[in-house]
Order: sequence, then structure tokens, then C-alpha cells
Amino acid sequence: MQEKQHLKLSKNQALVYEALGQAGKPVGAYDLLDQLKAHGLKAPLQIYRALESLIELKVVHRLESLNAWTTCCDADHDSAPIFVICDDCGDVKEHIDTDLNRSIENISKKSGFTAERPIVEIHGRCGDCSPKTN
Amino acid sequence: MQEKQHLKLSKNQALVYEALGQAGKPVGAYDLLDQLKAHGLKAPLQIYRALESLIELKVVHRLESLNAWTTCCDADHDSAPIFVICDDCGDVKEHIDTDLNRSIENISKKSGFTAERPIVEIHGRCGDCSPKTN
DNA sequence: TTTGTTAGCGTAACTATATTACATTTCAAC
DNA sequence: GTTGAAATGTAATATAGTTACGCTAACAAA
Repeated sequence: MQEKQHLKLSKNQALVYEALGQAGKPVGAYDLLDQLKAHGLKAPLQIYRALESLIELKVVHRLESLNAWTTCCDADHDSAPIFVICDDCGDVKEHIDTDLNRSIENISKKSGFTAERPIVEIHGRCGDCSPKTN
Repeated sequence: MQEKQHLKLSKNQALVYEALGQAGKPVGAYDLLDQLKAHGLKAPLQIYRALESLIELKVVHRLESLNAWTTCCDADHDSAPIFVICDDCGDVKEHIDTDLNRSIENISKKSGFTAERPIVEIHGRCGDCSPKTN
């Protein structure tokens, strides 16, 4: 997160970004709103607008399968972020995987498709929440 | 779709499955409801219940990034379905890709994770809707 | 044949998530 | 200090999904 410190964010953007950072895991827009009511925010739109800007700045991702947002790791954003989501403990990790990105490129090429926003969200169980062998 | 013909579906399940099949593309729950009002369906829950069953039967997928559902191709379901979505014309294609599935397996193994529900939805432009060069 | 179990159905109310519309403010660039 | 772009504030509305409750049909075990 360090190199993101010198981001120039507006008030609402900063509030939302910090809240997400402190959570350390994906948070829903209305949860953010609840938290930030203490700071004067009142309406969903204020949250959604901030999130939109933060996504454009590439410092936040939306998790489509969770309806939630999270700060993103520092890795380069030429390649697709891959989210690994434990459905048990809720832990979410962001990965970058060259092989997987190559596969996406291959699939695209084969079908004449241009990938602009690849979404990869892998649900399952993390090592600590061993599956089946509960 | 042929080998799916001998599925034994309940009334509502059949209605929803047919509506999805005829659409030939992902459809939202409330759109399905609107269509099926002509057949007597009245409440969202009727749709959601049918969709849930159809997903368990592995004949329908949910597209997380579209809040929509679609019938699935006949391919084996040991591997993750990959959806390629044209944001211009709305066309959606389902693919199976062994390489990509292997990548997912590798990422999982490395981190001691067990992938149970991998979601891959690639947004972009299809060949017909050439990108940028509009 | 009755009893228990399971899957499916019907309806209403409600919760959660996201967007539209419109008016105002802030602030850097000129 | 005016202008234009980005950000903000507020209300209303739209879209998506769930909870709660009760009923019915199918079918198998007793």
C-alpha cells in the first residue's frame, strides 16, 4: 500500500479508501455507508461515486460475486487480478498469475475477442478451513 | 441441449428453463418473471427457486457480473465454465479451457486452497464489435 | 391406510444493492 | 475573478434477492 500514499484523493474518496484499507477484506457499499455515517456521509451515492473513482485510479477492485469492494495489492495491473475467496472464513487473497492470464489471452485470440475486463473469482476453502475433512 | 431433453423438471422449473433456452443469452430474474407472468407466475421467489434447482441440476449457470442466468452448454462440468461476454452486443459464449483450469488448480495448490466454484467471466468486445477501431 | 418425509408451490412482506435526477460547491487554470 | 471540471449533497426510484409462513402432491415406511 505504501506507494499509494501519495494519491491525491478527495474527502469522500479518502474516507472510503481508508475504510476499505482498514477492513483488510471486501466490504459492501452499504456497510461502508454505515461506517462512514460517523464522518458525515449520508447517501449510497456518495459511496458509489467514491468507489467508482477509486476503481478508475486502480486502487480498488469490485468483487462481482460478493457485491463488495476491496483495496488492491500493488502488483501491476496489466494482467487480470485473481481473487481466491474462502467461503468459510471469508478470507480473500488477490493473486497475479501469468499462466492464467496467458490462457485468457489465448481464449480471446482464438475467438477474435478482445478481453478488456477479465473477472476471476475462485470460491472454495482456504488451507485453514480444510474442506470436507472438518 | 439434446441430451438434456429427458430431464424431469417441475412445472416452474420447465417454464424457466425453456424461457432461458429460447432467449439464447443471459436473462435476469425479473425479466424471466415478466415473461412468465403470462404463464401464471407471480412472485420473484418462484423464479429464484426454479433457478436454484436448475443450477443444482447443472443445466443453468449464473453470471455473477451480469446478475443474470443462462442455460449451459453440454460440456463436462468437471472443469470451470468460462464466459466470454461482449459488452457491446451482449453476446455471451461459454468455453471450456483445459489450460485455464490447470492454472486455477495450480494457484489453489500453491496456497493450500481448494477451489469449489471458480468464476471466470471475461468482459470485452467480440470480433464483430471490433474494439477501439469503432 | 395412515403416517411421515420430501420436494415443490403460492403469497406477502421485506431487505439489499445500485441508479437517476437535479441542484450546489470546490478548486485549480486561465 | 471567471470559468470549467470534478466533487459533493439530497431525494427519489429502480433493480435484485430473501425471509417467513402456510399449503399440496408424491411416495415410501409402518
